[in-house]
Amino acid sequence: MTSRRCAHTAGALRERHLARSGPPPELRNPPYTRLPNDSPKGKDRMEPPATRRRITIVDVARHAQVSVTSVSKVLRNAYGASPEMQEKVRRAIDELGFRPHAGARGLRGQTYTIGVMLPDIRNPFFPEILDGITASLKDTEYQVLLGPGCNGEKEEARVTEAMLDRGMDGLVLVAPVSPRAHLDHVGTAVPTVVVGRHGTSPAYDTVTDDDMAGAAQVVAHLAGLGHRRIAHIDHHETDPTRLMEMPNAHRANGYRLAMRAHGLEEWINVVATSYTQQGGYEGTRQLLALPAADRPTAVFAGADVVAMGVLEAVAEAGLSVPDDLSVAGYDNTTFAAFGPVSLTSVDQAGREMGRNAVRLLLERIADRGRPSTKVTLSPTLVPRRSTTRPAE
Amino acid sequence: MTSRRCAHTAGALRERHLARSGPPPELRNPPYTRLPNDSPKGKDRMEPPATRRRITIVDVARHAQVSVTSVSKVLRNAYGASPEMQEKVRRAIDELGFRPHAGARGLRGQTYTIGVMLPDIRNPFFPEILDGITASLKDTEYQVLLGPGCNGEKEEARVTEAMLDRGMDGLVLVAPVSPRAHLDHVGTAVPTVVVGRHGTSPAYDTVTDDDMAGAAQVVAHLAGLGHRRIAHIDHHETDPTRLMEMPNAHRANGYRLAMRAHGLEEWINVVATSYTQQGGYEGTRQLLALPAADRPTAVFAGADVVAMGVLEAVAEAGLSVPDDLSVAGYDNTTFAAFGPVSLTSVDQAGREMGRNAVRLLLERIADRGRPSTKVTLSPTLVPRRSTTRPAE
DNA sequence: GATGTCTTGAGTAACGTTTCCTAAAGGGCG
DNA sequence: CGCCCTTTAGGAAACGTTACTCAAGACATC
Repeated sequence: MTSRRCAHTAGALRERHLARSGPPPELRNPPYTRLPNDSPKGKDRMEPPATRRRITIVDVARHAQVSVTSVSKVLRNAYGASPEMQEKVRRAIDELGFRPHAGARGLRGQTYTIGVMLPDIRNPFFPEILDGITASLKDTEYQVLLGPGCNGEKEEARVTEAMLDRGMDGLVLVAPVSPRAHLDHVGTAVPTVVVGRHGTSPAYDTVTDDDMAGAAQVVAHLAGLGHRRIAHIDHHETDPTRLMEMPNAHRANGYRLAMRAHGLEEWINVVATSYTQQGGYEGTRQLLALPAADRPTAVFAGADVVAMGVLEAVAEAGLSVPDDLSVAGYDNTTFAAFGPVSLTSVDQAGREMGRNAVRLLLERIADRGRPSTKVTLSPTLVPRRSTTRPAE
Repeated sequence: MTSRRCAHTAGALRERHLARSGPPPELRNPPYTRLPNDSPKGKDRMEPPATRRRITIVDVARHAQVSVTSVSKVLRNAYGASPEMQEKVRRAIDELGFRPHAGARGLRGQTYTIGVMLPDIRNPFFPEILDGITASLKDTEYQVLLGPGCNGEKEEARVTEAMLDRGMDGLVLVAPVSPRAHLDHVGTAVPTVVVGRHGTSPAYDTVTDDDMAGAAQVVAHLAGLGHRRIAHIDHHETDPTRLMEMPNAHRANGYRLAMRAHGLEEWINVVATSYTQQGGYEGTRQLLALPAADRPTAVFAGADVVAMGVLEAVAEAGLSVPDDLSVAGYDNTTFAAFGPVSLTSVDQAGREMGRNAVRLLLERIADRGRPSTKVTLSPTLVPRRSTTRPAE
């Protein structure tokens, strides 16, 4: 809110500078001057370059001897340009090296920009989704731009607002934590697809994984191996909306339902920490501190990053995986596939999610009035060496 | 090149549609209609929302009963607005929920957008740099937007050009592989900082790590432990410019020099594969295939991702780290810090690199004429359990 | 042969903001 | 008290592109 006001001071300084007619800029920083060494290691300085004016659509029109309108039509592949016209204009574009200015285009039409918000770049699952998105957009005029990692509501709001301000044509929000009202606000302002969050809205389209089914597969796998005391590490959540919509809640529910379905309700044990390595570590410490009769023989971590923490805690306790404890994760990240780790996990088909998100987004950009849609994908269990029969 | 021409067809369709006056859009997709189920799992549809006009600076001016110019001045903290004026305008901005349109601003002044290009989102080192960048920009009006992962020259060119087209105020390019000419082109068009690539240019500023020093620290560490047969896994490179400028080349050189300095030149052994997990895996297979007398007792992988491949190959060969082979990486990623892995690595202080990049960028945005600068940071060795004395 | 319709091209007014310029107040100084 | 300078406010012209509107010619229809 307040940051909106405090514009960068460069502009103010320049204007004041002109008004007071102080020393011209070129005298303040003479070229080839070496400044005192204020960097940790060292500095080298070189002469500055010169910049030149950008080619515009007017230049192209003049060079091709046609009207500006015609150039614009060719640029947009719009109706009403004869083949000869197209040829002439394209030659002029190539000869001048013209590239349309996205900001100016956005003022009237589209910016040909798709904004993607990822909650955490460090989680190796999200690049999969991103790959699906970029691959689907590769042959279009659209360009993908990412928001920087956002951990909280405030950061998310800043990033989404910034994308709206920049006139993006469509947004893909991956696992957003913002309240529904904010998502609706965004979806109303611009075509939006929310990925990895359950719950639907008329304002945006949704792509999710069937998290309940994924959790059920993990429990079935572990129960099939003979485990009974199967614990689950969940992300702690109190907000009622997020409790309904966030994937972790669905995984925990799927775990509970599947445990009952396998007649293991008495062994249901959910530790709520957080979907981080630290959360997995702490959750496991709690589980290992239980009396032997209650201690789980298998842990289903809600995410692979959580499983990393589990493995760390297990190693620290002098135990080994899977002999002393079977461990399963969720997301099938490269970490899970890493040989020495070999973590049983659930593959969410991130690429497929990204592809679907783009498809829905382009559909909605083409027809903003169409009813909103939810696509649900099925996950697949990937068994690896971190799960085996229980010791007893 | 050709993709520049083939605009998305939506505009063309709409224009043709109007010209031919076919059925209006609302009849093509009647609301509440359920389409056939063509998604992998299932679909739900809901009614669409309505969108409303964006608040503009004109609305603010009218509401505050002042001129548009005055509002603009307040927005930019520019000279010539009295305190009362500022107060009036800010109240109007808050009451209306006005946010300036970045694209329109970019047409005359700045877009308040900084573009960051990361070569590979999956490499856990780059988020560190990004954190440094975003942290430094948190209290400014600037917003960071990332290009999606680019693996090659072509992708890089597409992303950088897209950022130029969008009128970004500054660019941070992390470890770009583009030829120098392209970097100069970009740097001439917009303030630019290149991170993690040696070699300087008058057109842009540079922030690098002292890779030679980092490699020397690794060799010194291993030699100090008693190792003599220390091998290095490098990224294969033939392009002469990149051979001079890319960090991997500097690390390899640092390795060679340090080996000589420790009187170990006869054991210099550089395997050139690639800076990927696969590259580390293949390189290690080659090294392990050597006759016992030549086989290294320690491997210095040029990056932590490479070390991941090394560990995988070692485990697959039935050997163990560090008893049979000491392994060191580079970048000090979270993977290296992960307890069960505990990889000796070199910390590049990514946050510090990001911070310096932003500082240089803002300096240059404020004064485009200032001479270009290079900042070099010193890396730190982080010894962990993956390196120990050699067996013999 | 007159009247539409379709096609192609061009002129012009937006879009939302900043920058340049000018005008009107205030205030110190001779 | 008149003059100049400083401060404050506003009008108008950019910025680069697209959407709307219109005109002229080709061609088919009655």
